[in-house]
Amino acid sequence: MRWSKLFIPTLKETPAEAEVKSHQLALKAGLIRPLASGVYSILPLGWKVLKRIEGIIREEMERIGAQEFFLPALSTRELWTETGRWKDYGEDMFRLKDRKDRDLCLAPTHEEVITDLARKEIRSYRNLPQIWYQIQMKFRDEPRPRSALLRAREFIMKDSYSLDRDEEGLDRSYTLHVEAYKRIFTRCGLEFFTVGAFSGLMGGSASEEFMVLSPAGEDEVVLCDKCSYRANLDVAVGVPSPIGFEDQPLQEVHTPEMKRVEEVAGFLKVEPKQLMKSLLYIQDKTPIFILLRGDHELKEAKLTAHIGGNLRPATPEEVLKRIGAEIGFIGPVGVEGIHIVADLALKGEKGLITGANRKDYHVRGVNLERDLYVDEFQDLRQVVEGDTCLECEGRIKIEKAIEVGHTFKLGKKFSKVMKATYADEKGKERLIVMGSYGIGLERIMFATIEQKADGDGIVWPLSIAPYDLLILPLNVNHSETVEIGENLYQELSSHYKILYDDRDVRAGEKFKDGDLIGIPLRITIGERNLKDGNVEIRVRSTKEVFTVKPEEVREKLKRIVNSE
RNA sequence: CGGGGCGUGGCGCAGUCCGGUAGCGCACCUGCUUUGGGAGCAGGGGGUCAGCGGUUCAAAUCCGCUCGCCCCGACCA
Repeated sequence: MRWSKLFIPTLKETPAEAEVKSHQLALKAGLIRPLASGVYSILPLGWKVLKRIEGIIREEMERIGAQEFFLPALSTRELWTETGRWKDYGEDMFRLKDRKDRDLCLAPTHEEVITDLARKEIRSYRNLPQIWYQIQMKFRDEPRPRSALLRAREFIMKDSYSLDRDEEGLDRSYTLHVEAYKRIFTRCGLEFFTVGAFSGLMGGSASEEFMVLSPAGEDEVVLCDKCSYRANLDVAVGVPSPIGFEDQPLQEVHTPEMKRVEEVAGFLKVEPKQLMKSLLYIQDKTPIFILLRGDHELKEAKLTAHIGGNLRPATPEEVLKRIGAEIGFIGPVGVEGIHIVADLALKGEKGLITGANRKDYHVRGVNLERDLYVDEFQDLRQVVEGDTCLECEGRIKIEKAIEVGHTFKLGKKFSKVMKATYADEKGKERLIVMGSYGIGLERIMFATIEQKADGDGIVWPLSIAPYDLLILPLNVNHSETVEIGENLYQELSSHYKILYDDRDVRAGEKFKDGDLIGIPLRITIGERNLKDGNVEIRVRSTKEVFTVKPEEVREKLKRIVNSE
């Protein structure tokens, strides 16, 4: 295509609204434009990239036998009420009414729709297994959209659903997906890894996230610097730095107005890790006492995983009412009738300091075994940088990452509540066992920008670039330049997607724009090289330059592409 | 939902504290010169200063309300 005929609105200056690199470059390179918070128009160049990503995903899905559907974006209240998610999804769901005042939503995901199809159409074990997928828009009224397409309110997702007879079948479908996903992200040119994850609202057993390291990411992942241990911070485990204080008798100490761990530690001239944090949580009106080391933080996702949902911190009033002391001075010693859950790091520890359940007093010398009864020890703490790896001797690091894909074993969660069954060989009715697998297309695009871009702009890998080759005649008023440019354009167009920059603008502008939009290969035709009968080939990613005769271009390009 | 920042030609910003009728750079249009990394000179067009209300002789500027956008947190298949 000729650049002069295309709509590629590049920007010279960075819009103030964009902070992260991918967001800035997507705007500057003319890939997207904002319409509202979390809502973007995708312009032709951006759409070409997404379609190429989509093509790779489609090929890999078809390869594992998946079948593509086109499913409704509008969904009825009844369907979502069946699984309880009409309520559970809360404000994240876009809701609307039709002219008959019937409640509808814009689907944020499609488990319900798929399960409904399955229960209506799947009768026998002979119909299984199935893998059904779609590549469509999803709608979520995110509380906080950010970084343009990294977290938008409408976005394109490839989601697939596996339907199997039993857990073994699910294992097979799940493995097929994990392998397909690895091929997809590899073909897209991303450096990625998988981590164990939290299943959240989806329920189910196994869950893995496909992550791309990036400071723009919203997820935090834990990595061991020696072995291959990797996990989402929500579920990560590590070995904390050891403590081991001397056993002492219990003793109250006056700590006027000292509430926070740092305040108490500073006042008593001890390290924060000698303190024991006492938190009161409420689960469905029942209080639960949580104990952690003073230098550790509670990971609520872990607490939820161990003792169930509907958790919240108690209000100051509730604390006073249940414990009889103010926040900051509460402790487990002498407390009765409340379930106490302590973090594993506290097991067997002694000589600790915690609240005395009396205003302005703490107790020191607390011995977990001697002075209180802990109902259960669980891993509740958030892993911190510097912990020792559980698998080896390595040190734990925490990095930001973009989640580009997620796989879940749903099991029978949806088939059970929606009664999606099949008849087995003996005619017995059984529940379909399901899995759910998502990929965010815009996130692949943005993660690629984050991971590959340099100071001059975007660097697309050949597999997803909007064009493979940029032909750049520097001076379109120079007849020999134009002649050679047009010839190359003709000659190479059967092998490459070509962007031909026929604009009558200055050379500098063409170079800057070309680098910005990140076309992998460039042929520059300028009078300087033409004097010796040469043109120039440049590789965007490495900035390597090759000076060749026009008739050698084809062969040289082939060699460059093959070596990539 | 809590905290912070911002809203002035298409883009980036100054002007706001201390009220006096809107300016700079880029982009755009015309002409001439220029042509290998976002050119030079000359001329020109374009702004209800987010919106509504108030104070004042006078409001981009002061006061009140509303809306929008971004960032941090909470939250999130």
